[in-house]
Amino acid sequence: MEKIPVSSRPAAGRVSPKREAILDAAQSCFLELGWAAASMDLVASRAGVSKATIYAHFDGKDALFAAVINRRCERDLYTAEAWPQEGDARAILTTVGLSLARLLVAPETLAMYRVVVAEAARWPDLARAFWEAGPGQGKTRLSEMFAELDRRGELAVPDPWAAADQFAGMMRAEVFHRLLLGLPLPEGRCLEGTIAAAVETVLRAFAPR
Amino acid sequence: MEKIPVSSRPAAGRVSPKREAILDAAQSCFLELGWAAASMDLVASRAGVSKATIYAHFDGKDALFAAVINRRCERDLYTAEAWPQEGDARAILTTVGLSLARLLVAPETLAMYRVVVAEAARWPDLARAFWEAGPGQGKTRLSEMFAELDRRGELAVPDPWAAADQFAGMMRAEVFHRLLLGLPLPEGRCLEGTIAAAVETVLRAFAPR
DNA sequence: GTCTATAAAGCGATAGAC
DNA sequence: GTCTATCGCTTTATAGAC
Repeated sequence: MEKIPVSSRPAAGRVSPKREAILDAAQSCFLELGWAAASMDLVASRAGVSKATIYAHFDGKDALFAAVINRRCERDLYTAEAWPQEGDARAILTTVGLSLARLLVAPETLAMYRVVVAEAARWPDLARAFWEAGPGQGKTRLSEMFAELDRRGELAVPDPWAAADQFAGMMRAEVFHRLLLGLPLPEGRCLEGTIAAAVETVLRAFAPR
Repeated sequence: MEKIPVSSRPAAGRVSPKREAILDAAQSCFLELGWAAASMDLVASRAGVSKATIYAHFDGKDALFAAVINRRCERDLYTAEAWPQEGDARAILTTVGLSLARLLVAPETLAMYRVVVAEAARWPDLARAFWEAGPGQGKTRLSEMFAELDRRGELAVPDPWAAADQFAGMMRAEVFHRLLLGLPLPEGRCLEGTIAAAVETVLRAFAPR
């Protein structure tokens, strides 16, 4: 994964308490308000430092934002646990699906998705880093899972990559979509129901003959 | 559908050339740059009018943006043609899927999606209007299609709404996702292939026994 | 490195003439 | 309704003392 260019004004890889405080504050501001509405004054205020200190650590607002997203990508945001090796296909798919779906609809994940999507057009590097750290890794993992289920003979999956793509797509259907837009869920629809239905569809579509 | 509150400074429903020019310019600015980065000066410049004229027609930047989204929602953005009644399930699903998918990945659609998602958190009414004019209508139409295919005995779809959701989700998988983030498509993956694969999966999953 | 104080520029919105 | 000119505010970013 290619790194986003990130400021390195003081000691490049060094740990600095103020620097971390600035990054924490910036993250909360950016995720909550979006890039444009988050001002450096607010970041300074929340970090408990002066604005000049921020500029001593980062080249500017752009670099600060990139550093925030970069740090988040390097962390455990999308490093969900390995998928369980035990149980039949239905159990495995349900466990993995629920775990992934819950991550996707977590408020912080949704907020980050909104911000990255909003700035993606004029910030290709950022979008790519996000993809490779998040959705890309998730897709790879899902694809390995389908390949394994095929190997075991529990499913017949000629193209694990396509199956993973479809399963991921079904998980991110209306429930995720509505939550991303901040809309209430329609009566009787919930995350668990969506996942359960997606699992049954996959089991029928890829049932070995 | 509940309307977004929209400015009505001059004659409310009246047609005005300058007003239309302003809306066109505003749309290009907002979709291209996002809400925050699009300035009223730029809108005025692109519309060929003065800034004061904009404020004579709209209450402010918020109202102008709402009017843009509102107009777009009322138009033909998501009013895709009715799904074809002829042919077997595979043909119908392919036709509908391709037509819907092409609409989803159109640059203008992607740009609008980015902007609405970005502002959704602090603009619930806008997000709801967008949903009901776009994804909501599409989902309803897809669901009617699945119900009809079930009635004909071509598919066995106990829950047309869930099937529509899943089909829509599969269409909006990686290809849409990457284009939304402005990323290039991976080698060998294209819209047509994704739709074809989704159709086959649906046919297998909902095959009548 | 960190602060206070300030510069320089861009923004949304308005006044007033026509 | 439409224009020119401008107000008043917020913003990013920096100077200079410590």
